[in-house]
Amino acid sequence: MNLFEIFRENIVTLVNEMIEAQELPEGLQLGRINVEPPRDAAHGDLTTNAAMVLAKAAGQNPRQLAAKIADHLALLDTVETVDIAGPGFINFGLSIAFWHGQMRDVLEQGIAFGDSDLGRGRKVNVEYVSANPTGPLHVAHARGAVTGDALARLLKKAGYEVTTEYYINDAGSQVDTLARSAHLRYREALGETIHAVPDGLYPGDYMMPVGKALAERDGDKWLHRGEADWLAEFRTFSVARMMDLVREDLKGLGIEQDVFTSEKSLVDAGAVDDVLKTLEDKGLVYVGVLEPPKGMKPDDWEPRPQTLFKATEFGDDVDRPLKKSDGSWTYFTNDIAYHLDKYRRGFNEMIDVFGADHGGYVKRMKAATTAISGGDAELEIKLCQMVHLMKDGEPMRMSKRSGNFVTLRDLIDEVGKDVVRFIMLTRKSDTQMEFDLQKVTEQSRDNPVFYVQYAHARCCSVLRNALEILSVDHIGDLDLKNISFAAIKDPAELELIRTMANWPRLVETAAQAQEPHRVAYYLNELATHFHSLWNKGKDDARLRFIHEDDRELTLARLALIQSVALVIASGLAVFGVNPVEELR
RNA sequence: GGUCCCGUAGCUCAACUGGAUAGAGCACUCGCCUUCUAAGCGAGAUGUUGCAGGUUCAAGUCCUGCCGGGACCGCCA
Repeated sequence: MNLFEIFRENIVTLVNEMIEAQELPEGLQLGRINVEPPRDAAHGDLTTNAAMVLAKAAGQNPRQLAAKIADHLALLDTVETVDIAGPGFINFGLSIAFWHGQMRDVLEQGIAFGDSDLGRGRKVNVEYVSANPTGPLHVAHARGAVTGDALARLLKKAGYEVTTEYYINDAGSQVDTLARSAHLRYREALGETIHAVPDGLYPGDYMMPVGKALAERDGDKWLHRGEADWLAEFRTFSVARMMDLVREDLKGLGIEQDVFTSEKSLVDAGAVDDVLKTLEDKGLVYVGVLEPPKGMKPDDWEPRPQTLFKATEFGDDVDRPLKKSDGSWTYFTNDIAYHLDKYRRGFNEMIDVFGADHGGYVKRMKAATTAISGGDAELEIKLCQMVHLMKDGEPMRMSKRSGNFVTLRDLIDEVGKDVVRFIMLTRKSDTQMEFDLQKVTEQSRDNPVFYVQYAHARCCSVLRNALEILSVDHIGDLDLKNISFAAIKDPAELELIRTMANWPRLVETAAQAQEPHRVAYYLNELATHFHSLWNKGKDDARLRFIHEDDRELTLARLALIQSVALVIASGLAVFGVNPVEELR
């Protein structure tokens, strides 16, 4: 439980006591009471809206009620100051001893500081990337990959039992195209000259090793046979190779998902028949004719009876087709089967991370999930907007035609994994963002990755110097968590501790909102407070961390530094970014 | 035409799910290096939160309608 929750409970308790003492009427809605950090630090350490949300039902003026609550609040040991402000905010300040206790918590818990039981171990499935297995990952996949992965880590930290998952779309027509592309390269490997890759096949060089491997394994066995003979074999082989590429690319980003589910395996196992029966039993499948989309006139539109899912019963705008005109199932149908599979594996909460181009798919998928689970499962879909790659302020074209920077691997090679991860998480995922390749590798205030990493490196630098001066080999030997922190009392130091103490709450609010980008802003703020304190040591030598003539002060300061480094590392861990100990 | 996302300082973006005087960074001006990493710090200016209504003690946040940008719109995935 974070410290704001603790004080919220304290206030609820004392309001209940006031009700018992008949200072307040019964039947008040105490759930609306909250305790937050005030927007302006000058307002104190904590603030509560209790008086304002209770005033109306209590039949009292908010400020007068605030004064009464404040009187009770002031009796708590940890509360030093209480003020009433504005329309009835109760602002209060906590004792230095309390903040020292927070710092001790950081040192005791280490990277685990901020772990929460908010999720109470509930199972959540986070599915992300799920790119077609037809080639290496493209830069366009980066944001979804990083967002999904950070979201999963964030939810884990917040106490959910998270499974990360990749859905392999290996049952559609595009994997047949992949197989044909492989066959072309297979012929090439056997000596045939390929002048140009025909339209409709995948032209990338990455298909050449696939063809070569098939030639080496099977010789000319498939060379003069019809497509029907080799298609399935080539498809299976190529998909496996492509997934190897994908996994390698993901690993380059520090991502290793727990489960890879094959669409084809699901289909082969009868999952689609199964889901169709489930929907039919609920009376949600019928054959009907859809209206053409309004305002648009598709050239080849003709009214046609289709097998439809009653998506409109669950909030979608139109009913959605389950069967193609050739009798095979649509992607949507298979995807419903997949979500039913996830549900049956025990996931009542699922999160899908999609690209913005799948926005039109959200309603139907949520509708379907509600339908198959009888409302028991909840699906959240996070849409990731486009990232505009820039260089020197100029937009970069990412199309395959222009030939530059198409793969995720290229991007990682250019700026590094940690930079890609951090920068992708500095913006809310459903807003478009710019990614300037120049800026993100600069070592300046303008580059948040550097700025945060530098704060951590500075902490490590101080600790290294201190160990030398104190003639100690290992930081653990100093037993920092059991020393006195009495020397930590400068306002800038306490501000730093307050910021650290806010981390557990931030984890919870970010997890609830499913918005990992908030961690980036938090880390930036923490780094700012640290850099600021560092520089105060220039104006005021007493604020420097190491004092050779004062061991007790030095140790207390080292404890502060160490806890800052730990909280930064704890935050970076949510992003899957390694904290660096040195910048060179 | 419909659905979804977005619209906040000159620029890039926050705003803890309805709270106080809407905040950071960049850019601009001015200070700070015999110092634990100046790769940094401090000070200063900037707003009709796209527009118009509504809901209430309180709206950037919720509701309605417009305006502007983006994504998508039966048998691709």
